[in-house]
Amino acid sequence: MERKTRQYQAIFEVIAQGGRPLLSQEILELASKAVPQLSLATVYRQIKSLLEDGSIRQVQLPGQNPRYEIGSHEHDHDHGHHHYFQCRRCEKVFDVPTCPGNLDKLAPAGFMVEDHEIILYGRCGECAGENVMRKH
Amino acid sequence: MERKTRQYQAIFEVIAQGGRPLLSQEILELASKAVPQLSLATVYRQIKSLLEDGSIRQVQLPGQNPRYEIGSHEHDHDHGHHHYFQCRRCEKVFDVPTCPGNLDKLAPAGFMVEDHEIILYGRCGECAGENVMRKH
DNA sequence: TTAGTTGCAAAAGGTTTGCCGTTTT
DNA sequence: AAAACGGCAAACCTTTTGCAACTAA
Repeated sequence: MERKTRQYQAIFEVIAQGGRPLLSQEILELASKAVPQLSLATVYRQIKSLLEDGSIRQVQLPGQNPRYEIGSHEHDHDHGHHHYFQCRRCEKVFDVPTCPGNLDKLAPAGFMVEDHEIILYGRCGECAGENVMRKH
Repeated sequence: MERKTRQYQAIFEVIAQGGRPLLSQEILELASKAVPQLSLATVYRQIKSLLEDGSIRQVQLPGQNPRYEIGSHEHDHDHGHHHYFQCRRCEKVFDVPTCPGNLDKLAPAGFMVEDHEIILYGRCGECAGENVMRKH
C-alpha cells in the first residue's frame, strides 16, 4: 500500500489512537465514522500491509480473534517485548509494560527456552468495582 | 454421549495416551487407525462431550487451533493449573508443571489480577540439538 | 493516464449442525 | 424397538482473494 487513501488514513488513525489492541471488527466500526462505505476486506488489506512494514503489531490471545495495536518502534524501546492483560468483564485488552524476566527454569530439563508470552486476566481499573452481571 | 462406541473409545484412548495436547486433526488421524471410517464431525462431537464432563481439557495457544489433552482431575492435584511449552521446530506442545506463582504486581495500578497464562517457546529435548532447517 | 486501491461477492480453513441411516442397549 | 450415535454435506465465522470499478498521483 503506497497511496494515502482516506481508508488508509482512517484505519491507521483508529489503531494509533486506540490506546489498546483492537479487533478488526472494532477497527471497521471506528474507522467507518470517517469513511462510512469502508469494507472489512479493506480493513484486512490495510492491516496486512501495516503489519508488513512494522507500523502495527498483531496481538493474539488464546482462543480469540487477533487484535492490532500501534507497532513497537513507534513508541517502544526494548524490541517491544511486553505482555497483556484482559479484563474479564469488558473484555478489553491492555498492554502490561513490565516483564518478570527469565522463565527458563520452568521448562523441563533438556528444553531450551527462547521466548515466552504472559497473559493476565482479571478486572481492569474501570471494571474493578463493578458488579459481575452488569455490562456497561 | 453415554454409549461406549468404538469411535468414543478410539478417540478417548488417543487423547489419553497422547502425552501432550493434540490437534483435532491429529486425533482424527491417530484414532482412524482403530476406526478407519471415523469422521472429523464425530471427533468434534466427542471432544465436545469429553470437555463437558471434564475428561479432557482444551489447550489454546495464541493464534493456533485448539489442542486437547487428558483432563485435570485425571492426574493433577492443583486444579490443573499449569503452563505450556511449544517447540519452534517440531511445533509440538508440552505441559510445564511448574508455575512462577503470583504475577499480580505486573498489572497496572487499579487492575485486579485473577489468573494468568504463560507460554514458553523454544526447542524441545528432541529438537534442541537439531539444525533449524531440517524437519524430522 | 494508469497503476494502486476499493467494494462486493465468492472462496478458504476450521468448527458446528441438520438430517437420516446405523448401532448400542 | 427405542434412543443414542455416526457419517455426510451444508452452514458458520473469520480471514483471504478475484475482479471490475474507482481514484490518487
